[in-house]
Amino acid sequence: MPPSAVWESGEVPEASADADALLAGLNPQQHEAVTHTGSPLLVVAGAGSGKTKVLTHRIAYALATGRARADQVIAITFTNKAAAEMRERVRSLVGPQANRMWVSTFHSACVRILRREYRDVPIRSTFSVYDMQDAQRLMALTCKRLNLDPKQFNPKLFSRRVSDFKNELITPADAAAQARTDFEKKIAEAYRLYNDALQQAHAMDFDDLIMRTVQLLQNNPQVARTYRRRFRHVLVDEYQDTNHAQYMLVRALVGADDDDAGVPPAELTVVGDSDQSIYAFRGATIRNIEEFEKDYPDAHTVVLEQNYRSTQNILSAANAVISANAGRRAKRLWTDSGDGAKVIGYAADSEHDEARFIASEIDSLATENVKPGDVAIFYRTNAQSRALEEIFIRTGLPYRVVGGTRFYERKEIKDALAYLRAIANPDDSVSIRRIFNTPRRGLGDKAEATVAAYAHDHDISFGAAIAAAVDGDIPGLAPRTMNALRDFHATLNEVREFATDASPAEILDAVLDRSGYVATLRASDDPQDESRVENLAELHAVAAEFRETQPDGDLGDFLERVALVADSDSIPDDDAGQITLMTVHTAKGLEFPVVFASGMEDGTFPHARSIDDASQLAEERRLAYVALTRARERLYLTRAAVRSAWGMPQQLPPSRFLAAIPEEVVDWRREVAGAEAFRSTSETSSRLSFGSGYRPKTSDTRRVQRAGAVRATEKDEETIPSLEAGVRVLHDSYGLGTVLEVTGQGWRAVASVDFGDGAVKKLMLRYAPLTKLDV
DNA sequence: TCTATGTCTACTAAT
DNA sequence: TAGACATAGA
Repeated sequence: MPPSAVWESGEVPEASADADALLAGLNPQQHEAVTHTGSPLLVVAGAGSGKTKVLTHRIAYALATGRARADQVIAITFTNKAAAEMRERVRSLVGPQANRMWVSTFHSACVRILRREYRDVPIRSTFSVYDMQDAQRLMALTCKRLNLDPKQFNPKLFSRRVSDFKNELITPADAAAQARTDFEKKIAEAYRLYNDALQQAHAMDFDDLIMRTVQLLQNNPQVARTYRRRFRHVLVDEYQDTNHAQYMLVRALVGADDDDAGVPPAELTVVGDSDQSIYAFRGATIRNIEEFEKDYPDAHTVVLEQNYRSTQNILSAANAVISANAGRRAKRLWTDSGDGAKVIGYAADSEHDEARFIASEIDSLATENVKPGDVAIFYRTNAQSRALEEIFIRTGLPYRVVGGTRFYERKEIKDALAYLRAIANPDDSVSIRRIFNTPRRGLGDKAEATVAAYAHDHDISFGAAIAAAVDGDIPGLAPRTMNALRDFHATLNEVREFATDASPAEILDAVLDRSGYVATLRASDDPQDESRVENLAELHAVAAEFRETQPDGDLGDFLERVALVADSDSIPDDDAGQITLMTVHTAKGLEFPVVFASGMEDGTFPHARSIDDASQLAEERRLAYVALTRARERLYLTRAAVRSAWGMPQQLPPSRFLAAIPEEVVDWRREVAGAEAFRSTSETSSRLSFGSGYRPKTSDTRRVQRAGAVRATEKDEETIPSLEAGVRVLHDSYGLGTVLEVTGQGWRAVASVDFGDGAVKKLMLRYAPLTKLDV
């Protein structure tokens, strides 16, 4: 807030008084970034260098100096959380006028534009947004229609390839034209049909949101001009994570490729750090930030290297890890806040041992006034959270997992949202087919296939085909099926009518009630269904809260909101008092006083699937860099010598990233795991310590993994009864029987047993409640 | 058509 | 290990 003194002069225009205050406390580079005007600006912002401060102050400064009006500003981020934080911080600088800016994610900005310009897209304004699961479901249906063998042509792979196409702005026609192999041709064909199906359902997948906005702006000059006139200041956060489609979207918004003299290019600011680019797998390309000066020839670049977050020891470790990446723009973080504590290392025997160490360490940190809310634990893959959760439950430490099985991916939530989408968009085939027989209403595979075939033959949506069926236009449906269809159809229509003047929460109640969804769950004796009801109550709370924050928000707005929420959006604010567990990807952009980077093994981090490829390995290294630079005061690096995946224990060598860190910044509590020390008496002992030049090679990793793969369930074998043909047995529910045949041995043994009345059962002896009768 | 049971396969990362 | 899918029997 500006000091009150500046108001007293009376002479000074209000704006410039504010402006000066905004520059106070900035370092020279930050000052330069905030005050630069005219040409496109690239801010290369190292981790913790005050990036958000620069962005928010730059916006506020432009407003304060009268160079911009709030409604001329669009600031784009990748997560809603980042957007919310930015809006909040700008608001604290400039007051309520901040509400007139667009501060949002790429995806929600696009939805907003598409819903507004739906006539030119063209699409229904209440179009549905499909998440990855929905998209894969639709692709699976498409592949089925093409009669593709799912083993040879994997729908998931197809879905991924289509996503890649869209991120590159490649249309189905382009894809068909450039297809060489049969496989590529099949993909191109599936892509075309998949897109047709989306269009018919009035739906878009995540990638469409960007691609179709770009197409909208490119193909409709008058629409493009509207937005260019409006957005005179375009700011993009995390620019290193943009893919080609997003890059083109920014260009289109700025007007960089437009000769239209009526609207000069907008003022563009991008902020990013190529060392933190970790989304190549979804099409992001570092090229965009590295070539910014070529893309925008008169661009100005500012580099922020002073770090205000971490201690020097932490930065030294992070710098050492990232410096192994070839061809990066030289950049070295530094701080003037002192060395701080050393990085602490620990080599555990297993993932359970690792979890134990982490828990006990957090426990003892409490004596130094470190609270659980100050601590975060990172891992490479979601599955790693389990061992940690187990120990926290056992020790009673409060924790919270961010991501993983996400709220909006739960079955019951997806079902409920499918109902809502079916209400809002009667042509949404994926959603309607999802709930067609949920809860069970006697509409099985056959009914679905008949309706779907009719829809296909008449080129109408699945929803329209249901209406046709109810009108008696589809022959060959049993009376019982017709009744079920009529009821289903009536349910949707009734709720649709109700929905015209009801809030999202009320509509949700109505549809869950009228469809019998909640009643079915309540009647179930599956204990899981109890928590499902609770989750639906939670969804209701979300809908009710939505109405509070957005009194005019209709069902479409609500669906838009929930379609685009991200994992990171649910991160608790500051001191929720819980330990935070999440993947490194989710951790980007956050910071914590104490950080545990766990699973530092070759094969886990870097991930086994990235180890053989130089560019993927480089991305893993950037990911490690992100992990390390989240820590403010204390950083722990832990690894497990043995880790189980799919119930199979594997031995894993230390991560190569550990070897890169200078010895003098690490304090090893335990450098060699117990099992390794034992092993090293019979093998070369120096191999397992790092700092001694050991770098695990891929072939080593593989061999060790194979050797460590041992089945873990053999103790059951002794309790399996030994049977042979002719033996009499007693089964808990089938009663008395005679063994006809036994196949397989021990653990895999299966017996065919005749229980009389011609009832021959095949029973897994491992599980069957079977007693051998003597005599 | 539904349900239970057994079998198969998958764990990168996520807007 | 677990969830997704196939199959058989009711």
